[in-house]
Amino acid sequence: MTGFTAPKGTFDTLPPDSAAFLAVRDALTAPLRRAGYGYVETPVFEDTALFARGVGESTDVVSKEMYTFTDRGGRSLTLRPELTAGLMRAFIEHKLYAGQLPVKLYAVGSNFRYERPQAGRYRHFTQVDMEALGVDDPALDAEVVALGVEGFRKLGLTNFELQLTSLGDANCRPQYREKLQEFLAGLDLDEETRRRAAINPLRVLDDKRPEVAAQLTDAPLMVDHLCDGCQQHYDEVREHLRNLGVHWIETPKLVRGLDYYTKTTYEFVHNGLGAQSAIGGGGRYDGLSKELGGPDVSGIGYAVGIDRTLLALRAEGLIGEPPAKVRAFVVPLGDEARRRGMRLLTELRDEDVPADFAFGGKSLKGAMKAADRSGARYAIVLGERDLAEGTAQLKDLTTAEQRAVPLTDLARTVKELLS
RNA sequence: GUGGCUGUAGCUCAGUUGGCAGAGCACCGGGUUGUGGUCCCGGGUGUCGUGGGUUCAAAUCCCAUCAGUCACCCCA
Repeated sequence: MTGFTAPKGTFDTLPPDSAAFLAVRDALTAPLRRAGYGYVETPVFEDTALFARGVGESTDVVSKEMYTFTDRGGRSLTLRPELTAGLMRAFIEHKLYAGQLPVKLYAVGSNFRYERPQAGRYRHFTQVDMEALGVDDPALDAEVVALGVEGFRKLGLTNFELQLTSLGDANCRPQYREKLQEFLAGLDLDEETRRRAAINPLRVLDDKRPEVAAQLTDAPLMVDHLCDGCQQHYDEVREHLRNLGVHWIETPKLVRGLDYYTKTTYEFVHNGLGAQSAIGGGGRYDGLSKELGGPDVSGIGYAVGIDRTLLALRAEGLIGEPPAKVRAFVVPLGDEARRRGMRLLTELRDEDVPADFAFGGKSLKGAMKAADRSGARYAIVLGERDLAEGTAQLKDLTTAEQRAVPLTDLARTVKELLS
């Protein structure tokens, strides 16, 4: 077998299922457009160092999951493992911070991580990413979180929850981190976990293995060690969320795998997906802009997985039949009719009537079958007899009623019938 | 990266103690040359994931490998 297949951990999205993909993408971005977020397109690859510094050297994403390569000019480039770093790079490079703040941006696109594939986890996946940059205002945190919830709600999802916590900032996290490390040092952990505790102790809190989780019940929590500023910020965020009617679950052990998060941190978790249950997640990041050579401004945003959201919709039985591709279908009989029929096809499309044609020299029976399967409401049968009279047979495929219509009026007639 | 399970037609799957590759659905053609959905007739569309091994004989047993899947890890 020498045939090609999609690379490991990747998949194709084909019609008719791809219609649901587009619908999800549009539903998740519509709330952003209504809230004044502007679309950004950035390269699929960036300087490797951008991710190393932006996402964090200690993260799994950077240390073992990146698709990195050297181009012919000797540059080290990496296929983006997430969208935030590229968005921040563009924000800084084009000095968007010099204008009115916050700068509200969103992006949609492919991401790549070299991971072991699993349900809901792929090496190529698509995210919607949004960022509100340059302002540190709890009300903005609330807007961002609420927009994420709205996207899922508009799709009809109900079996998901918003998990929320605060990760503190440069004032309080270092002390807490030390306290946590002391606590972890007293536990019975395997070597791999010990190493994780040394590099990023917060990550250990998230461990799902029962023998580890059991030891963590009395672990010190970041939310109990917030400095006054972070505490006030978190209180205000929650007050705004209550005001907006957004429900959340306090999740003090929630940790994000990317290093840049501070203060408000959250995840959208769906309950019908198995292990890969996060359909979206994000938070505030105080130091990212500065870390990447920009001004010392804060930002907040989230990323939502389109593929996982699609799985969530499927889990809730919310994916219906895709709409018909065309509304009219032209069936020609004979060579002269084929030529006139092709022009008719163009006339229909010029009237904004999605239309298709019986290609492939099908028999009348086969052509009618094709018309039926296309989902079209109307079939237009065009034979020599009709042609001689300057008409075509317009057949309503739902009622089987058929009548002759002058060819010159046909496209307009179909358009009117459909409107 | 670690561990478990699974790979047979486009899809869902059956295939007995090793003995000529099957079903349903889908698809294609036809039912006297101008009408679809229902019905009838016909058609298998396949490197049994791949490569080795055992055997007179392998979809079936063994090894390797690739892929999928589930959990860990990680995360969207």
